[in-house]
Amino acid sequence: MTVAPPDLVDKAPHGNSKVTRQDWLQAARDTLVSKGAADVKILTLSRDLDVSRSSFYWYFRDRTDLLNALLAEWETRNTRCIVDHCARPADSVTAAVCNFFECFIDVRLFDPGLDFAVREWSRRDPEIRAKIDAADAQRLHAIEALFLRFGFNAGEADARARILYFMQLGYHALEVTEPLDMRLGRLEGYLIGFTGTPATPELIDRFRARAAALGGAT
Amino acid sequence: MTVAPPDLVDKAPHGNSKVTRQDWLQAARDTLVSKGAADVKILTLSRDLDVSRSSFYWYFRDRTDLLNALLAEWETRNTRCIVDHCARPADSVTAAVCNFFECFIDVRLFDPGLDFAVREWSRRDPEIRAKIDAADAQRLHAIEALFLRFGFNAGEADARARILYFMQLGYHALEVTEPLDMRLGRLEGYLIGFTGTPATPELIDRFRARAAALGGAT
DNA sequence: CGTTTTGTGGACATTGGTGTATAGATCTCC
DNA sequence: GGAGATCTATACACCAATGTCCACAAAACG
Repeated sequence: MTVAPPDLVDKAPHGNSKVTRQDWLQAARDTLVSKGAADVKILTLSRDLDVSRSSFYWYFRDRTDLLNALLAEWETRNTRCIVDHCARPADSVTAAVCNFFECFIDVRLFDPGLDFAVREWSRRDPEIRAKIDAADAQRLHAIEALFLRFGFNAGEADARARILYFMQLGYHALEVTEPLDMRLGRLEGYLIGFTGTPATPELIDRFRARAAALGGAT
Repeated sequence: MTVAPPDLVDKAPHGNSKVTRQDWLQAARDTLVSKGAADVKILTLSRDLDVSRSSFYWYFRDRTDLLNALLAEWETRNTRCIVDHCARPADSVTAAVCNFFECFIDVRLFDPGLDFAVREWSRRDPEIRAKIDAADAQRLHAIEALFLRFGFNAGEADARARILYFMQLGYHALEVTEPLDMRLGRLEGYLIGFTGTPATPELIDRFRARAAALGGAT
């Protein structure tokens, strides 16, 4: 999927325009993440954008149309990132798990806020629920394949995949706010816990360096 | 904390009463869990209870008063269960972790629906957020103590406590719907993953028996 | 039997949200 | 510089929800 499909890029603003379709989408996405789907309200967004409510109806058919657009963005983002990183070649299972972790230290890859916003939304909408279930199955399958590649038997690969994935989700469910250092400090312990084997100091250092390079982008 | 404090038990209905304070609370709790705090609406509840809206204002000062009552229920329930189960004596670390698991196979103990409903609520209310943070810290501390008791060093106990707790939360965040058999089938794999050591067959059997005795109460 | 206590019902004002219709502003292109 | 496409504002009808006021019902108690 293209990163920026041409028809979604803002056309040069025309006529009497103050805001673009992208502005509406961005504002909607922000409140979806911070306040939930139910709080994505045209009235509120129009106030945020300092524009009349009726402007909205130029760009979108109605509120549902907007929400569907947000959902499409989520669908073509978070899952792909996990699947890709799990499939990356690695020298050891600890290195492979580090690849998986990379999704979660770089917000440009996996967006936990968006993921949980959609997850919460799914609790009140069966259609969304079906999409979340499909995404979870796909992600778990990718992680399980990672463990299988490194010789774990089926039962253990299944259990470890679930521990790893559920633990990451649980971590974000709590919205823990700890500095990156502290989080990285637990890396060795986590790797032993997840894989059953200790990581080489080189691997640890390499991962920490990569994480640090991303700055506070956590 | 008493399970049913005397002053919260329904007094024999008096006067012109159709519903009790408990009826309002129960209905509110149900929608809190199924639809979130924002959807706990007096109008809707009154329709569910088939009673006039004004009845509500006899039992509660206003909507906030009702929500506070719900919060109090949560506060004196979920956390205590985890802390107690972690503190139980056990022969091995695997047995201790099984004790911890017991909270999560018996809905009468830990109520994940309520926990996540409050957690979601906390995303939009700083006061609630503070209470959730305190609860999480308390729970993590109890689990960490469990691992320390069985000789894990500080760093590993910390990491393993977090893996265990976050994983459980993640599991419930996904609202996985799998039959109890399947869930119990993963027990051995989970225990190896969480503790690094295999469990004895006796322990596994004992736990499965206890879980099965609870019927489908998952 | 009547009064008090304990609730319930209905009407009202207010707020915040949706969607529509209609008029007006501004850029582009001929 | 006018025509037409593109966008915005104002005004309207409608609905769901909150909270208040007041009248009224029914059991309990003297």
